[in-house]
Amino acid sequence: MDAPRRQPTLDEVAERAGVSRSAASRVINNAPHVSRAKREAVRRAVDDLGYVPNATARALATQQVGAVVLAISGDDPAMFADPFFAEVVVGVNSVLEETDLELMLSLATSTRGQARLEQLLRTHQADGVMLMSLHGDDPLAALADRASVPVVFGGRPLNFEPRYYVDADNRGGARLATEHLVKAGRRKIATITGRLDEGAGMARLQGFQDALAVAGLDSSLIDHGDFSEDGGSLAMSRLLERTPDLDAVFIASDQMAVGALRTLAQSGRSVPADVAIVGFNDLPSARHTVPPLTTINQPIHALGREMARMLLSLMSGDHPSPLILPTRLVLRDSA
Amino acid sequence: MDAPRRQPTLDEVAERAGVSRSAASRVINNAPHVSRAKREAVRRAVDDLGYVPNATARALATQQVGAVVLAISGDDPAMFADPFFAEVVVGVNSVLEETDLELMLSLATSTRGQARLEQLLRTHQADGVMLMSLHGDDPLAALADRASVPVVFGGRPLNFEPRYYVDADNRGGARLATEHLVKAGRRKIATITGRLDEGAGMARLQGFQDALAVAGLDSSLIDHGDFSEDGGSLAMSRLLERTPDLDAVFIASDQMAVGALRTLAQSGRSVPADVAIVGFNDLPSARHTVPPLTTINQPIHALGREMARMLLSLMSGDHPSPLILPTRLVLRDSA
DNA sequence: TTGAAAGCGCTAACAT
DNA sequence: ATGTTAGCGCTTTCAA
Repeated sequence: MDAPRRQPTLDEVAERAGVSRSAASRVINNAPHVSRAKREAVRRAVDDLGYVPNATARALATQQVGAVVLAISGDDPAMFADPFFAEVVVGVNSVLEETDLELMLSLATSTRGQARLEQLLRTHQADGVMLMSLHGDDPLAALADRASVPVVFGGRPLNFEPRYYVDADNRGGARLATEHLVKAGRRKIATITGRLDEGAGMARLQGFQDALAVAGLDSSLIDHGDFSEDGGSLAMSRLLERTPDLDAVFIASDQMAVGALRTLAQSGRSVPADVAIVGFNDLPSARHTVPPLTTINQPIHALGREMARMLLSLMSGDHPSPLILPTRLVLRDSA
Repeated sequence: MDAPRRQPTLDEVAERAGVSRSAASRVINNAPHVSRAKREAVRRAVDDLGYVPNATARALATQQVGAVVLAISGDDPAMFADPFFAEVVVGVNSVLEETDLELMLSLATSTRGQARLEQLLRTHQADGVMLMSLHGDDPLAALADRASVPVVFGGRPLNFEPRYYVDADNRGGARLATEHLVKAGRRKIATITGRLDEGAGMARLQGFQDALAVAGLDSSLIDHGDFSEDGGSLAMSRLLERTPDLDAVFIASDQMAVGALRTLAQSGRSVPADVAIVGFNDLPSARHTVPPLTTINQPIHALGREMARMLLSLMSGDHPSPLILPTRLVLRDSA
């Protein structure tokens, strides 16, 4: 917007340095077969002219875009506000930072967004894709899995096992949480689930049922939230109405647990004396609820990091194995 | 990864349709000067072949990348975990979605990240940049403001007035908050500031001082947080130690307010009876603290949206005016 | 309305 | 070690 002066081109650098364009190109990509003298001449010319390679031209010539995309599928743009994603992004960024790849973000939450993502998948606008939080049995899953660019899934969609994915051990974590409740002597254990059209939501419900089946306890005390705070609060009310004497709840996300805690307090019940609570995610805020929340830690940052690593590996021609990241129980005061 | 079949090129489409490449190109960009017959022939060929234009080639020819970047500067990658940014992203996305522009995310939080952002600014790897949360007097500010691609600032950095920015009325909001405290009859009013090396942090402190100066009250009860929950908690402790009889605190972010509320409860003080609290940001969680937090609402989604709009306007050759978005007091129970 | 041809700026295979 | 040459796939004058 200031000086409308064009960026210098490689040819200009070559001319200035008194060498051929290919020599200049070699120097810039530090390829071999260039004499010391020319090498330095080119370097000087680059500095003098302030030359920077044109990324687009390079991309066209090499057939490599130099960018990967993190796509969040879903039906609600606001979903991205979940702190979960922010941490995934930070994890992804931490490994991309070591490379020359840029990160594109695709919030495929509207019809238009979905269409753009599909197109992106087909047009090689990026060298690789990380795809998260597919809902229902989104046709995108199959499409992505056989796209012409490498795709890594974050979490497993329902009814579909992608070739390359990294997921947290949601089922194991839920089981851990529920077992803890059982061991503590609780007998009327309920659960508030997340969205059951998501792999994670369903897996956590299954883990809950696994544990109760083993313990020989009733596992039909179920209500549904949507991972949000208000959803948790509402679900807790319904549960309390149906089963006033429940003595524990496994809640599939910390946000919902915060809501449930609120409802429990309003109903005059004390936690954990009357009702024990275990959440899921171990968000920073879980530390500061009243009482502090016992929850399942899920390595979110690592999830992002490993997705990016797996994508890199795929892009370099390897065939990495799917990864399931461990979850663990974090004991605080609510159970 | 499945069929290694190349995407069809424009030439192939043209051949199939029995027209020249330029005719095909015109059809695809729905340019005029193509007969109805040819137009349809090309359309058919496109469908048959599943042709999709190669974005990179187009970018090279048009000198337009088709992507803009949202850059978050700073010294800590984890900073992005602030829910604030997620909402900005959603706002930005909402307007980009209507265009054909992709969004790149640049977390310029390490030295390496900063360097990459600078490079990106110079190499025209994107058609425009939105730059947020510059700390201190980051040299990036001046650099960006005269970069060869359009740049919109989100918030104003310290000591530097960018040409194009959108900001929230932080100073006005802080003043509103403090005035509310004054009107409520409070007389020993303290503040917990955010980072003072950020424009927003400083502006909120000034607003606080503005209000107290007008009211003729002491405005030296100041302690510093870093916008984080723990920072708020610590600052509150120090404040209480120094001035046990303070009767109100304006706190420059809701996260810090949550921490302060905790400290206040531990010290046996009741809110708002003993100490009135006003926060800033109006995060969703402010609704659910105990007591619910009176705070300053800042239109974060709109901030993102307007940044994107301004950038678009700039990219189309206009010279939009800077924008300051209004903030407003949200009354709940803490003051 | 149509098509030929000249780029956009870079890389890479090939010949020297 | 070095330079020549032919692309990468699209847009866009320009002349017909």
